[in-house]
Amino acid sequence: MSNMKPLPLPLLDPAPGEAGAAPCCPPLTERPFTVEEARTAARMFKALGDPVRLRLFSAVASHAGGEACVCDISDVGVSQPTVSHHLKKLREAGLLTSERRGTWVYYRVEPSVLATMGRLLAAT
Amino acid sequence: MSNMKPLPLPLLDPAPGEAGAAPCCPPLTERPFTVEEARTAARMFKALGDPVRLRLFSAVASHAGGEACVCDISDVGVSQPTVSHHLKKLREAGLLTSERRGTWVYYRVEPSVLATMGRLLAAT
DNA sequence: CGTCTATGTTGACACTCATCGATACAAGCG
DNA sequence: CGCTTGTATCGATGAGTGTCAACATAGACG
Repeated sequence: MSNMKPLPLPLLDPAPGEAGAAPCCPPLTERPFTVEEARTAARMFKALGDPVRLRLFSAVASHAGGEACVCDISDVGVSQPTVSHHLKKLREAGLLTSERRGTWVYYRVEPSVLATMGRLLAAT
Repeated sequence: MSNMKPLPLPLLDPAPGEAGAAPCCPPLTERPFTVEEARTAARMFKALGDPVRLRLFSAVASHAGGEACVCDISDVGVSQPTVSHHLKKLREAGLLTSERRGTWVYYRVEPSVLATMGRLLAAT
């Protein structure tokens, strides 16, 4: 409602409430996680813990050019508001970033994410 | 030594309702996940999507000998029933297995899990 | 047998979440 | 300026989840 910002992209900035993928945490097998580590890592796992979000993330991650328009990946069997909702969750978890270009919005995988999560599951 | 376990352990077998970690799914970046792949993989991510469960899993995974007694890992800031509840979730997701030996119950990481999940996040 | 310890289960509660329709916002085009 | 399309937000709702206290179960030991 009182969205009086003169700034161009009020809905797409990664600004407030979005987590950002910190280079968090040693491998899960290295030592017991601390409360803080667990909270950070669980946020990422949780974001991928929904089938629809996992399909959306996979669709973006595997898309040619490293990015995908929402229109390219919306066919996951749920309504458009629900797709938008899940993409927002993935953004808030720091897994995806978005950018509006003209009419369309493009999503890409936050670069550090795959390495960070891969490291969590690395065997010692 | 009547500890020969002639009876099946109704609470500890991975029998019904427990998922089992299938060698599921290509890397997330390879191609968009199918509905079935997403359902299977999301079940595992979801199990790790809670801070308490992540600490329990990490405690088991990092414990000397590859297994941990519940009594070794119960100090995660929640009540004993809650610990038991979360361990059950991790079992049902196929991430942990349990075995009673005498008074104590020991948990270990399902061997294939780390490799399977690591593969999901492998970069191409 | 009885009792103690370790762990799992039940039932209840508050809370979160996935989903949708309706609506708002953004950009291009006539 | 309206019209159209793409995407985000709002509000409601039903399903799911984390948590605990109380209770149940299993083994060890006397």
